[in-house]
Amino acid sequence: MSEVTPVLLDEQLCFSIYSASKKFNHFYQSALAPFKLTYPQYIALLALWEDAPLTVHQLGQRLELDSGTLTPLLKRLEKQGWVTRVRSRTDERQVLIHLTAMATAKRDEVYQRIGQCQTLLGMSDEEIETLMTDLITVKAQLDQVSHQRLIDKQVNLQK
Amino acid sequence: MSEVTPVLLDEQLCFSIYSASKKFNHFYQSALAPFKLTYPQYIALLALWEDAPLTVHQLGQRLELDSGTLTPLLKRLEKQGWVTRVRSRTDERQVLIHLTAMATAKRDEVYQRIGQCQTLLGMSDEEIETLMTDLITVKAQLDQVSHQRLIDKQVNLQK
DNA sequence: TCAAATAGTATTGTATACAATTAAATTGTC
DNA sequence: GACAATTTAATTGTATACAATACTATTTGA
Repeated sequence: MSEVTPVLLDEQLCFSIYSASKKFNHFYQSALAPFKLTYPQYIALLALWEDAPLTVHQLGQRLELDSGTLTPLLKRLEKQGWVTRVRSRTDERQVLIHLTAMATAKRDEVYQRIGQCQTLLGMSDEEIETLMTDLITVKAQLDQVSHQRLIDKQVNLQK
Repeated sequence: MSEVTPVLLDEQLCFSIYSASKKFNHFYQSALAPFKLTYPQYIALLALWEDAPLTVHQLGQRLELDSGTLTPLLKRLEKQGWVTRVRSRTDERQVLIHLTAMATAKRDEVYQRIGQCQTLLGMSDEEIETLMTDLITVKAQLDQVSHQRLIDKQVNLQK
């Protein structure tokens, strides 16, 4: 007999993560309001502060976002003075994203702000690390299953 | 001296969650492709399968989404035959979201499909429960801090 | 009772996301 | 060197998200 197990919203890990993600988003959006940065704009800057310049493609790999998302996002960051977009001279296909002097100058101010807000969360380094480790495991599983999908024909995810 | 701690993308809990959320989204979107359901549409149906009819407001509380998101989403679900939107006769302000016969008929098929995909993830109930508990803690912290923000003037999050 | 406040939904505007397509530049192969 | 295949961005179209506003129906208070 194929008894079907009910799927309850509150028992779904995906929903917990989805909901936590949105809350984090708002949290940082508020925290970064003085800089008029959205959360995705902020993580783009984080990646660039670590290692600029980057091509759109490289940034996309780092943030797991494609050009359809990044191109308009970077245009907005450019308009607000954080980055410049220059076509590479050695390979005209790529666009290099450079940080402006303003972005470099404001880096520590943003770092500090984020540091303050993280303190407010009151989570220990161990707690954070444990949670992140678990999330990495989940992500690895999701990647593996998505990859499997391309090979396995029995439980084919894609229509 | 105010030494500023660098903020590294890969050490950010928010980014782990953000990235995991997107991956889950794709995972379910693929899994539900036979039903042509997006992830947010799917969780709306989950809530309704548990307890329909619901007003837009009630559904919004359940999913933590507002009418700006739900109204168009529900119109799409209506267009595809999953729900009906009927203005309440007792209170003309509210719109009741009912499940169609098709939605009721397809419920178990969707439940089953989701069950299969969760099995693919290969996570134990304990693992899932632990992770969800931790996420609930984080969300509670975020809520508390956001609420604090409205009172505390010293580290004011909002500009 | 009726003006003011409140509640519920819809609309508008801005900003992601991402699939699919297009366009341009580069590379590999003969 | 020609040219097909590949790489990289940009564009287009659809679907969230959400703040802010508008609009209507209901409730409340003087």
